[in-house]
Amino acid sequence: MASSPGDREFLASYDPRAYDAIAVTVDIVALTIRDGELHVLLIRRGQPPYAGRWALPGGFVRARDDGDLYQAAVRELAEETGLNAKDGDLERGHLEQLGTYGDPGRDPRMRVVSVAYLAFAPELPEPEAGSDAAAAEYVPIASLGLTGASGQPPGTTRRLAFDHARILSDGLERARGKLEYTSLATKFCAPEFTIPELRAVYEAVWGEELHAGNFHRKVLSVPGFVEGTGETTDRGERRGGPKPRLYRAGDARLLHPALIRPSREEDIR
Amino acid sequence: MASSPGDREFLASYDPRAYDAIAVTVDIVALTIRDGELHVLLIRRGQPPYAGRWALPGGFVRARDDGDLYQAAVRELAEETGLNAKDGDLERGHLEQLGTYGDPGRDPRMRVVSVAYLAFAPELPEPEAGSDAAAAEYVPIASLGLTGASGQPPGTTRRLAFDHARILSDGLERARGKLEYTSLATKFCAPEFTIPELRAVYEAVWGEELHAGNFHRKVLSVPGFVEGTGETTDRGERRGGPKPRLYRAGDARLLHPALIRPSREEDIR
DNA sequence: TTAATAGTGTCTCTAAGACAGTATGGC
DNA sequence: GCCATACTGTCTTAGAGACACTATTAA
Repeated sequence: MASSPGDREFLASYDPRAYDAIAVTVDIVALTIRDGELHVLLIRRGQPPYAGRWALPGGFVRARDDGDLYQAAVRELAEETGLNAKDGDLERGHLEQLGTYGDPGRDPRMRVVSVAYLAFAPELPEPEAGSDAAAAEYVPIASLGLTGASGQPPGTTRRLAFDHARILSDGLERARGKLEYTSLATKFCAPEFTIPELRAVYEAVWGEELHAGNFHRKVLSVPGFVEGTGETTDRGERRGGPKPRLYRAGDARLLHPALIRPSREEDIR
Repeated sequence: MASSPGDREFLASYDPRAYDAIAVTVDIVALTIRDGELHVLLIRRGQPPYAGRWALPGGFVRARDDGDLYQAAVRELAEETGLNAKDGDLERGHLEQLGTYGDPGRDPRMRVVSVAYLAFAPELPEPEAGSDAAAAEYVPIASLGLTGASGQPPGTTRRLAFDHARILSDGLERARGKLEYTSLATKFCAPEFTIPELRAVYEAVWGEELHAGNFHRKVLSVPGFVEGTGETTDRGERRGGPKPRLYRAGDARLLHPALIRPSREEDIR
């Protein structure tokens, strides 16, 4: 890989080894729902810079790594969440590239370009501390006091390291949009789920209550979104009413028609 | 920037200078419409690898560059198209991050991570050859024989260098989707345009004919999409009919309701 | 005069949302 | 008993698409 034809011209015009290098990292915005609330996986940094602050899990990409960026993200996610990957693909959950962040100065040590990935994970056991022995936790989004979310009053807010607050914001906005026109909400659920459970996912991600009856009918009317199992369940903290029916994810990846969230302030501009 | 606190621990755990480096590039998918057809800006490579092949314009990001990745893309685009930037923002047209491509082996020389940007440009004069003296041209998308597009028969197809065919495909799909729910189609137009001209943009990007009457009414019914100037024009190669009215882009960035393209095969799955 | 085009009117059908109503369970 | 909840029915309204129609211009 280091001596193919054209190397001489290439290295004459640019050789990063001769200048200063750019580091490439992969960072993960891993979202899940616990107790009806949207959570994100964060680690507490043990080392400066930003020692003691919360940050997105991530790690450096090494030039000689076998895999591509997606696989680097899969590996990182698996390490922190126990979410298994088979043949480089997630068995449950969802992982997609979110965006790349490369502002100079975003890492005080050197120029770092970070490729962020967005993950949707079903409810999982507590994360284990990663190899760097830092604490890893699912943290409620509402406790982070991001702009647009109404959570803690400012001041009690946990500030994230680096530009991770912005990356997380972008991830949230992406997630909210994706629930509208894809079937990815089911990735937050167990393999079998009820319509009210699915509605709880939408309510947690969108941060607003939905009309139970209309939601129910709408989900069933979208072809391929869910398929019934014929079973019912009485699990969950139910406060009355009949046993809800169980469904599995259908084969549709895109929803048509889409489920549009009620409040889109962007409309009015 | 090279000796902040924490450097010692950081460099002990990872120093890209001590290993082999990753190069970061910015590549641009610059789309425009000429003669009613969608074109992409390509350069012809003068040097190996892929000498003589067409490729997306792009360039290396240097660690000590002042700007962020967006500004690197703006600079690259300005160099090749003459599209001016003021205060780091484009005066006309549109530029957004598309995605990042980092498969090992995508560049035979070394590990290169490429941040791709997607640009929508109004009709511009012929591009000048870049500083590397390679030819730069707007090439019709249809002549590239991409999967999904029905253009040239295979065999006469121009194959792009590196993984640029995939990047271009992703850019096209993004562009097609963006026209549905944003007002970005106006970025392909002159500052004043007619509804039929706007329709030609949609038809060129989506690759299908639209119903003129319904399109007209729909565009006017979306609040903030376009605003009338009160003028009419007789420019363009008209083949009959009254002089169309002139419009400017309105202040809406998102279209509500959206313009959905007729054929979305993804629906049926 | 013919043909193509800009722009509008109208009809049908789908779907979203508001609301009510029924059945089933927890307490 | 009460009440929350799972669903289902119905009404109104917005909007998409098909089609028809008029007015205006090029050739």
